[in-house]
Amino acid sequence: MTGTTPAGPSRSDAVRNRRLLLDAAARTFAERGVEVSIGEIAQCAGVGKGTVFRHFSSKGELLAAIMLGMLDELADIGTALLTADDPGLALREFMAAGVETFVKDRAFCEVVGRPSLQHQQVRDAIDRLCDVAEELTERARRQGIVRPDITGTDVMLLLSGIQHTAAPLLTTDPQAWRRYLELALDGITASTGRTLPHPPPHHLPLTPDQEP
Amino acid sequence: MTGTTPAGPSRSDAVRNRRLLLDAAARTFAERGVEVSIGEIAQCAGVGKGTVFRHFSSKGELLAAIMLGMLDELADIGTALLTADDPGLALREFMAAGVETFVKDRAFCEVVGRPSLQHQQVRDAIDRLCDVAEELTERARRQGIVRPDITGTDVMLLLSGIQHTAAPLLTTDPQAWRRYLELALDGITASTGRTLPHPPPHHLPLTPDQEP
Amino acid sequence: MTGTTPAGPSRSDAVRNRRLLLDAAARTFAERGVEVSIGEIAQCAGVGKGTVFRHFSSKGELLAAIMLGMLDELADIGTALLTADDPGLALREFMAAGVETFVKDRAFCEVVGRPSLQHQQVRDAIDRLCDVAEELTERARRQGIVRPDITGTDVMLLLSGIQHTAAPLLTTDPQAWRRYLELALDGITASTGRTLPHPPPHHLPLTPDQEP
Amino acid sequence: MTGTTPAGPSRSDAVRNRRLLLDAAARTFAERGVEVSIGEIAQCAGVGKGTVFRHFSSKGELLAAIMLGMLDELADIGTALLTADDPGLALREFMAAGVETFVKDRAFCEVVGRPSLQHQQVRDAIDRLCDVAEELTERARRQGIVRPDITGTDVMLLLSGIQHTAAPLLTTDPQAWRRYLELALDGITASTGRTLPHPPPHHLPLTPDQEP
DNA sequence: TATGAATGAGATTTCATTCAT
DNA sequence: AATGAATGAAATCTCATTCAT
Repeated sequence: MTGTTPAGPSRSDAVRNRRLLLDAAARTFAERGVEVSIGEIAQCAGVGKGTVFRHFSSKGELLAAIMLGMLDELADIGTALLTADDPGLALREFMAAGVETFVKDRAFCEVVGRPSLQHQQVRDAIDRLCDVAEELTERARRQGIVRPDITGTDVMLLLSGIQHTAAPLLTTDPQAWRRYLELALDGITASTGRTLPHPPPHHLPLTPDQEP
Repeated sequence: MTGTTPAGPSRSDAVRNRRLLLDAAARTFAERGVEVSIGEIAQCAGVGKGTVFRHFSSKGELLAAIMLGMLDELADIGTALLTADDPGLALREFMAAGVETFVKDRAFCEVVGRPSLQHQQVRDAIDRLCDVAEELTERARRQGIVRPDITGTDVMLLLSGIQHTAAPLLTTDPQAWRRYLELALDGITASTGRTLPHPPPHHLPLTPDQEP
Repeated sequence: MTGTTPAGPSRSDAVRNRRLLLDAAARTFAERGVEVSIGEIAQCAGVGKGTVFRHFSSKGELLAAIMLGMLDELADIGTALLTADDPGLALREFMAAGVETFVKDRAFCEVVGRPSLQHQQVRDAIDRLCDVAEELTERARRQGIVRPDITGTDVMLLLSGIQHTAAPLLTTDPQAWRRYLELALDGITASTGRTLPHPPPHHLPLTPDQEP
Repeated sequence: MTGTTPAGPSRSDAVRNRRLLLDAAARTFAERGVEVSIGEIAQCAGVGKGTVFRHFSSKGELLAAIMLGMLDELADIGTALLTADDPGLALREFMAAGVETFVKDRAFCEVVGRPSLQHQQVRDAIDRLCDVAEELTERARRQGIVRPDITGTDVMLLLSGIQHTAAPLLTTDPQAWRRYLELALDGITASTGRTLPHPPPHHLPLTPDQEP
């Protein structure tokens, strides 16, 4: 378990509504991105607008709660793969899980792909995820399965890149991302003797949002 | 010249204003994405808001005009490269130009990366660009420089993917996309005997926007 | 005892909650005025919001209950002073107590200073208080300590006026009202031969609130 | 002329609307205080809500504009009275004008009576007004017309205090404030040999609003 | 033709009050 | 009887678009 799960409400109707709300918000954010209005999420959950704000003090908090859940889930998958036998396969599976997370969620793309993020908690969760990616990459690198100059940050960045490569095909070919994941894996594999022309990144620069 | 130039206004001050407007909009959309307000673009162009709507019937039309220009410019670059001696180098140069177009323009990423596009003209321009990409890829494929199952559509999709891979690094390392372009080129190169696990796309499915 | 004490609840925990609630509301209204939310008062009392509405049918009723208590307390002080030896000192002490009540309670200022008041009970309590003020003033007047044309209503009005005079100094000089009380006492004293240019008020015109 | 008049719009319809808006806002704020909604002001002016925000970037700016106008008007009156022959009469007239300003405007009472104020411009205008009050008081003091320990700040504070004294009589006796102004003038007059029991204030402590 | 003023739908958020548990 | 979850009206503010000047 990587993240922390806040307590949440205890009364049964509140628990049920919170669940409905999170589900509705997750679904709506996933399909239409961060721009969906709170009103729509409320309607989709079958509750009043006020109920959303009872459970989450602002739209940003609701969004952050959902993003946190997804980031921690992914970090947990990566952590589990750290003990897999085949580091190459582990990295592939981690990346597959990561790309799929992006592919299935527009809001995730919009929030996580952005270098400036309001929420410290979300930045922290991304950092945790980056650490896991770094470890998985390190193990694959040591076995010569990926080029020596590929970093965990490269891997993290590629998740988003692969999703965006396949994005226009999403409705006609929802699995197309697998093709570009494979292409990327070929790309980071050590087979060619050439070195990459640009130095590798060593961390994701995550800074608080500036007010525009 | 690949695209068509619509008639436009004839009075000289109108011509000048249209030019000012397109420049200002291009600059503003590039820096801040499609979210910039018409008011800001007008101010940036030094004209009134009404003038924007005299030249372009809606914000979407203005945006489309800018996108059309960029798409055609890129298609022209690709067309010129069709007569280059080295097909591999030509493809690389086309991709570099393409990724750079994305990297330098937030609105371009937001509009062109979408699978559903309102404007027939923009869809047509993308189709033309895809044709050019297809020819460039075909030439490289025939020389064995890229895998046999890589299509021009793959190449087009990768442009956006590479930009998005590097996007979070943009402010700290504006040239990082070159690294991921190289990685992608390695990926589409025929060096490994393996075949990709998912069939190649043969066109971009561009459909009109649904009302959200 | 001047006012009437409504029956209230009989179960012991309900009695205790009513007490907690009145205390918390008194404290909170005093510090922050009538704008404080019911939620905050409930939290401050350590009870649920529903409990507030079980004891008081609306926010206005709760507020009125508190105001009633304070008005009656002040009337009791005045009544006690009716039997004091020195009518001038008695009046001064009554006014000091009155101004201090205003000074220490933002909600009291906001409610009692209004010419239009929703609650008949509050209007009645103000009337009772005015009667006491009238008697105290009458005694002082008879002794020549205050001008002949100063009425109890004048005295009542001055309480609020003195508090408001000192209000902007409250945080930097919490006792400043004593200065302006003294000034007012000098003003209502008979020393100058001049008569006031405007006829004295003989009652406070308290009318029910209009719907805004 | 004490304050500065910002340029404002030049087109005739905009000028007219701005005038309508300022008038409507002044009237509405005066009658019902700062709580009136922008929607109501807009309706009262016969314009759309958006028009309010075109002219004033926020509700606070609109309010400030009106307050500034009133404060400067009052300061101008005071400045003119500095050259009057009779310092005592000048002070009386200044105070009468000041109290009347308060009496006629609920918002003015709510804004100016508060020690913490958001707008630097409004604080500055109050400071300017205090300076004028100080000079007028100084002149009266030198002639022995007011007690030696009465300051301009006292005078400023009394304006609000006198208004609040008369406030409950406003509907039944709109001129009642004149009675309490006279009482206050008697109070600050040097006739009694006694000194006030609390030191005089030497400035109004105006601090920026804290977020509550 | 150019301008920028006016519009009003829609977004987020607060809070008194009602009601299921 | 007590709780606090749910509600929805209302407030401020933004912005694409229309229209008077």
